[in-house]
This record gives sequence, structure tokens and C-alpha cells, in this order.
Amino acid sequence: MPELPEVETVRRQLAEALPGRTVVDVAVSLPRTLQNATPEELRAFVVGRAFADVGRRGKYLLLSLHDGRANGAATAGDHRQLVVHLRMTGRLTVIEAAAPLPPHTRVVFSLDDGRQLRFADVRTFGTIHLVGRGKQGPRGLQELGPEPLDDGFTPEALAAAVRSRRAPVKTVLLDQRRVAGLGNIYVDEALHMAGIHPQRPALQLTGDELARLHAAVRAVLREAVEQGGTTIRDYVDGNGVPGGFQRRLRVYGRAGEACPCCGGPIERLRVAGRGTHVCPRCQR
DNA sequence: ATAGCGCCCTGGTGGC
DNA sequence: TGCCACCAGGGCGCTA
Repeated sequence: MPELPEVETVRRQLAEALPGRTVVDVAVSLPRTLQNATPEELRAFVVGRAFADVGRRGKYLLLSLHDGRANGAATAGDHRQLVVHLRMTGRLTVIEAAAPLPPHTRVVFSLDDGRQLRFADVRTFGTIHLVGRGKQGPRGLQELGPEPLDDGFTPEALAAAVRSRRAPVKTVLLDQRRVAGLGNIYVDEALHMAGIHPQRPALQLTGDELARLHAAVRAVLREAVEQGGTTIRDYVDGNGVPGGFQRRLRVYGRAGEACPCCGGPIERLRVAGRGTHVCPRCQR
């Protein structure tokens, strides 16, 4: 499941491959992937334009386009962007156009270097929004909380996000309006690293616990980015390669196995409707 | 405002 | 072997 580290890994690879490449064709085989446009509108939006910066906010990928003219400068007032969310099983890869088209390919952008940017998605939850030319991006993007790896994300910023929430701390951390980019895997990992039980009401956390949680969130995300993300089943990066962080998981998907800290059995429960992995001895 | 829940969707899994 | 119920879960819309 792509969360911040997986999306960031894909972003870095797309940032190598896409800038300067002009879109020469686009094919849509699952129109509802496009949340606010028809396939025809997407075509008019991108064909003849060139990709520019590849950005990320939370779990959203931001693919900017400029007008593709000689100097490469964006035309003032005509900023166009594709906003992609991979959700559960979305994949965004760049590959030679001659490579076999895998099943569940939903949208294909043909580029001027003989390669293609392909969006594939088994479960069809993934989304693409157009932004610019009167098109609005997803609401979730506008309401996104702070980036946890930014310098501005201090322990105080986490405390502010969590303050006065009665909900379980896991629920709050999963809320993208509070902190951007965390999903089920890294929330479980960070809470274990911080020694905090996922069901603790967020407003109960002490200053010391918030400081530990802040450090744990950043540490786990940084290490996961270094490892190229986590592959449980579906995730691959922009080159089709799985991540490596699954080897470093402490609790996620390890119910019944030994806790790396105390050796006791890891338990599985449900919090916020999500499968949740916890060491009841280490996490209070 | 907030919290909880169902829905979307498909492939893999496990039980019989 | 075949069948089927069940599970994974991010974001969103709905309800209380």
C-alpha cells in the first residue's frame, strides 16, 4: 500500500524520467480513474505538453506540465498539473513503449522518447485529477496536514495536530488533515517504536510521549524512504522494482511473531476499522 | 465540529 | 478440484 515513503520513491524516479518529455499520446481504458475529466479532456490537457517538476504532498503525486515550447518556461496563468493518488494498488511506471502491457493498465501516456508513463491499478481505487484550466484538484489535497519530514514538522507541530482529540492516537495519525502521508503500515511501526498503544486517546499523551512519537514517525519514514518503501503484495516503484522496508518491519504483518524489543508475541486487533499490530508489553 | 461506519473494488486465501 | 465467504484498506460520504 503506497504511503509517503512509497510515493516519495516513485516521485524520485519519475523526476528522473519525466521532466522535458513531451506527451505525444494518451490512452484511457478505465475512464473513471479520471475524477474530474473525460478521456477527451485529458487528451486536450496533456498532448503536446511536456512534463516539468514532479512533486509530492502527502500521498499525492503532483505532475506539472508546461507548454512544451523551446525555452521550457511555464506559460504564465496556464499552469497545468496531474494529481495522482495510488490508493491501494496503483502503480505508476515509466517503461519502453514496446514492453508488454500488463493487465489492469488504466491510463497510458506515450512520451516523445519512445517510452510510456503507465498507470496500472488492480483494484481501481487510484485516482487522477486535472488541475488548471478551471479544473480543481481533490479536496483531500487542499485539506492536507503538515509534511512529517519537513523541517517545520516539530514536536510542537505534532502536539498541535493531536491536541484535544479524544479519538485513538492511531485514528488521529491516519487522518491526513492532521499529518500528511501516514497509512496503516507506518502508523503501526511508529507507535511501536514510540512505545505507545494505538488505542490510547490522543489527548492523553504526555509531552514526553509526543516527543517520542514525533521522533519515531520521522525515523520510520526516513528509513523507509532509504529502503525504497515497503512491498507487502502489490507495490513497485517507478521502475517496477519492489521496496525493501518489509524486511525491517517491527510489528506490521507479524502477528504471533516475537516482538523485536521484548520477545513477547505481537498481537493483532482492530482500531479505526484497520488491522492493527501491537506489542502489548512494549506499548502502553 | 467530531467520530464512526459503510462503500468502492479485485485477487488471494482458506475452509469444506 | 471447485466453490465461496472473507479479507486487505484510503478517502469519501453519510449519519448521529
